Amino acid sequence: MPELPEVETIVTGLRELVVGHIINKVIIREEKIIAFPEVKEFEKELYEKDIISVDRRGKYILLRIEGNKTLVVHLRMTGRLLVKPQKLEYDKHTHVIFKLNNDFDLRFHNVRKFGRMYLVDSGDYGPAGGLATLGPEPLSDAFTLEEFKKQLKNRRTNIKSLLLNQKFLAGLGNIYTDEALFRAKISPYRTADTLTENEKMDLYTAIRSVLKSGVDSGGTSFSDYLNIKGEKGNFQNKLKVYQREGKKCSICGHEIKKDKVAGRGTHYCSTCQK
DNA sequence: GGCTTTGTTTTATA
DNA sequence: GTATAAAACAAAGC
Repeated sequence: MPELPEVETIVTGLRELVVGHIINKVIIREEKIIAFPEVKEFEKELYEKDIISVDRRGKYILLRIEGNKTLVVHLRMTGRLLVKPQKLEYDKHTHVIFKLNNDFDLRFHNVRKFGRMYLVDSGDYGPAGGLATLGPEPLSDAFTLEEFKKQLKNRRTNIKSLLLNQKFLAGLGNIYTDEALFRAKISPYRTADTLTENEKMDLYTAIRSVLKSGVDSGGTSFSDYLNIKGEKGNFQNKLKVYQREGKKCSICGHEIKKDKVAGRGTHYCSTCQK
């Protein structure tokens, strides 16, 4: 699933391939993808506009468009952004096409149609889903161990659901949450208030390092994820617990378990993670 | 055709 | 208002 490292990889690709180009035309084949504003206005506002730069916030992609607009894209589970030659025909899961002034398209491909796009005034993120209420960026300088500890104060919910909560911390999804907890040797069943000082530090370090490794590997291509050029990432080969149910733990050799925690498939080693 | 998948929102409750 | 947990929702693949 596109989580922070996958989205970061896509943003890097967008900077290389679409920044500096003009959107000649927008083709919308599935209107429900456009969440804001109305489809007609969305098309009109983007017509013949320059793509100035691209940023990431959590799992949101922010394309800065000429005229102080930001095109916000959220891929949810199976969304892809792909750059394809205009002459290549659309497949049935290509729902939105931005025709650029260089014989290429930026195409939004989404098997399950859960992804959404929003075109807002830059800085006015209220209409763009949860973008306005995201927690800290885990890889930013502002996100320090002290800050993380402060956030954990007075939280009593289980650590798995807290890490998945985008208002608590932006960018972790099911894959990197399970991987971070494994690296920190913390059980997903633990509640936030039971973590020791050392465990908080280990978790902080694990979150940052697993996300950095994910970015360095170009993301995890377990099922649908591809980068903007249609290539797979490599982090699926480095996973320690996610989708490794029944396989041996790389540290202790015991079987990796899978339970439902916080309503999500949760992979862990019950020997290593306490 | 029911089950599974996950990211996010909604709802209910304390 | 806030924290939490559970349920709902999106839709397609198998």
